[in-house]
Amino acid sequence: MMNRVLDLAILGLLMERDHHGYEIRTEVRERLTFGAPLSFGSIYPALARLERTGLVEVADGTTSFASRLSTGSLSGERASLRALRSGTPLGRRGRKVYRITAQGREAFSELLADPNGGDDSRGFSLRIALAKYLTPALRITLLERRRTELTERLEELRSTSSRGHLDDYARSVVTHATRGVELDLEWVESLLRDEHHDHHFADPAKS
Amino acid sequence: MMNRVLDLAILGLLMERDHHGYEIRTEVRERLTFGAPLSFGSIYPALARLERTGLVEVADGTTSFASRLSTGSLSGERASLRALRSGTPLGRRGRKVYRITAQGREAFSELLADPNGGDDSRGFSLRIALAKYLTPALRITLLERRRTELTERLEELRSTSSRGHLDDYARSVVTHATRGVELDLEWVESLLRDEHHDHHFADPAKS
DNA sequence: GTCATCATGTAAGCCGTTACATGATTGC
DNA sequence: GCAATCATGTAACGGCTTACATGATGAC
Repeated sequence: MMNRVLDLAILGLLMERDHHGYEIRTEVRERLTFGAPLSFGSIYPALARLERTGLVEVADGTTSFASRLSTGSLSGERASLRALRSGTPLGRRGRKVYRITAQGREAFSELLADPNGGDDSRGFSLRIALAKYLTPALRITLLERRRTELTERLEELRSTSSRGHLDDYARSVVTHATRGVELDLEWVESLLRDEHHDHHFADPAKS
Repeated sequence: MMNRVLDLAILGLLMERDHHGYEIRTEVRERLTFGAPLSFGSIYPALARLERTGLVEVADGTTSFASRLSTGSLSGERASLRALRSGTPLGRRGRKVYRITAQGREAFSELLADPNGGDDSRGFSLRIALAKYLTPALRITLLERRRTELTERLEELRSTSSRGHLDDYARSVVTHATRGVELDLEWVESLLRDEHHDHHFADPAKS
């Protein structure tokens, strides 16, 4: 019920600082590297749901200086500055700035460490993007699970490829998919090396 | 309305030869290189829908589920089973083998060439896996559209990466995503080179 | 004063999943 | 005869998209 990728992404962003809904769309794509841009039709209902269940709350106007200043767009920043100078409590009327609650932090940790969550590419990427909130042990568990899955997929792709009943185009797709999985696997293994390295040596050397 | 990836995949498989539902699950994953294995809960309803709309039909030589239900006695069914097994090479009773219709072929061509279809990675891969059914001109259109999209995504990822407000893990995700898109782009460009090469120097008629 | 952008929300619906329910075939 | 696999289907629901509806603000 709570294994939604989107909830995890939103809570993850709110762990760092307060955000309003509109901003979350960009941030999820940029900072959390979601493949496709999220639509508002999924963000606002998600925020409403998270608020109903007490995982986030609407922040007071005064606390949102930082979030208003880092909107990202030049005009938006100027607007915030002007609003601040003129003494308006909320620069842009209508903005609803959300803040994560204590309950939300707890839910976030559970969601992030959820053993049924990092299976697919999207859930895994998201969890790595938020991996600074995981303990080293949980990071390693997550990485090893992903490694196993990728290894199996690679095996599957290779056996398909060697069966030879494919035309040139279909074969090209399989070959490319194989390279993609190999790349993913190398990434996971390099992350695992980093974890073990950090664990054993205080000062990680740069390669 | 008809931009379903699954319909395209099923029709694409049936273009080559008849299949039954259970078989399609494996084939879609293996030959068409779907990332995740399809569930039966999506295949059977899809086949039923395609049959209702006349794009596929149940091939001769197999007893349909409905007709089996209307048969009277159990022993009678067993008898007919034995007859089927001795008479036909594919004696497995209960299999429903589907065949694409003329209407289905037409719908397949439209779906495959649909200019709103090859945007995402999955739809694009699928279309390339089926690219032998496309004309060279449509192949090039598809490839160029995908190239444009990947180029834009790459630009986006690079600008995110250079903005520098990311921790090590989040940065690693962006870097890896960038490599992935670069790999995709190289693939698309190599496919485009092949198309142009075939066009200028080779016999375009292929199986 | 009007247009682009910022900002929030609702409604309908698509596409697919998981879980459930049933039965046939093959191999031991 | 029993288990594993092959094979087909339904029900309920999940998570997301598109399209719609509304309005503020800033730039020109």
